Amino acid sequence: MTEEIEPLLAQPLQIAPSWNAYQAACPTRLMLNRIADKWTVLVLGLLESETKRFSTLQREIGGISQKMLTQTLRGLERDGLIARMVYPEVPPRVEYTITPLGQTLAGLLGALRGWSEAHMDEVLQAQSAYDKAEQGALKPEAANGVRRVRF
Amino acid sequence: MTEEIEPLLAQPLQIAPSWNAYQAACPTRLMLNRIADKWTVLVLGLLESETKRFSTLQREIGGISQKMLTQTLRGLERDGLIARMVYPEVPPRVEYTITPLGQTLAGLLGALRGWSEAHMDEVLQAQSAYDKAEQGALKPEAANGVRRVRF
DNA sequence: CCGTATCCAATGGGATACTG
DNA sequence: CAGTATCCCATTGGATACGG
Repeated sequence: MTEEIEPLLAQPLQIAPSWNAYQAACPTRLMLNRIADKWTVLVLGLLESETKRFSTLQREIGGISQKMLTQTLRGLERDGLIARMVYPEVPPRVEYTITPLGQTLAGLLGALRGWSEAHMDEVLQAQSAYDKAEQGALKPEAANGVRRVRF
Repeated sequence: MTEEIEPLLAQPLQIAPSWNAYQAACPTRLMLNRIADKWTVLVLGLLESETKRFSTLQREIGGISQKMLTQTLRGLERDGLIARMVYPEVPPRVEYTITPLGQTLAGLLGALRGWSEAHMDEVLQAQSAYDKAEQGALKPEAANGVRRVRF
């Protein structure tokens, strides 16, 4: 748990080594680091419409392990984006609900989903074009001037 | 010399095994997996306002390695979100520009930045509240009820 | 049913050295 | 200046087994 951080105490308030203040203080970076894992956005999206229990989430997502679902839910709960309710029954029942704060974020992520669906074909097309150009680059023919300028 | 081929960016959207069709076909998942790394969003944000060259980006970001900046720029270029221009000068000059497609995405990410800045304090507050409750759970004092039952 | 604990493979990403 | 090529470690996340 408590590692050796003694040597760091001698230093004058450096947040992260070799990082400037801009990044460390940037809330966007912090939030992105929280959202940008494999399952968080998906779970939040599923809870946006209605309250669900653990097993339901696991079934609807499909392919997530118990460990990761628990971990993801804990993270969202810690950030105040969802709420966890335990009903002392037998067998136990646990429900997860999105909070008002979580709703506002889910709305934004919905917009991102809309963008993805609207522009996915363009991205895929750009990818195949890029890969095709890479293939051609292996054959040094007209490698002059400004290469691969594409809009 | 290169024993193992580097399939890094050259792969055409591979689908992970043991995933159901819902996830694999979901464009949002695909885009999130592309955006959700350590530097992509930051780089796109810096290029939103103006064209910049490699060294400028590295300096302004601060803390990113050459390898990761190159990798990030390649990924964005492959997706058609930025364009790369090489000017055959001595010393060589390379500039990166955001594309119209990239602009639309950058706008959304700007909204996400706005959310982060607006709600960061709420999230931090929720976190400390959660952590505080965790501490209390170590001392089992009745605390029975519907909420937060830790074992 | 809802977790927690442990092990382990895959990936991400930094440091460094070298090239055109 | 703008990369490429290696090495290597820290983190992520899946599989499995166990517990309230």
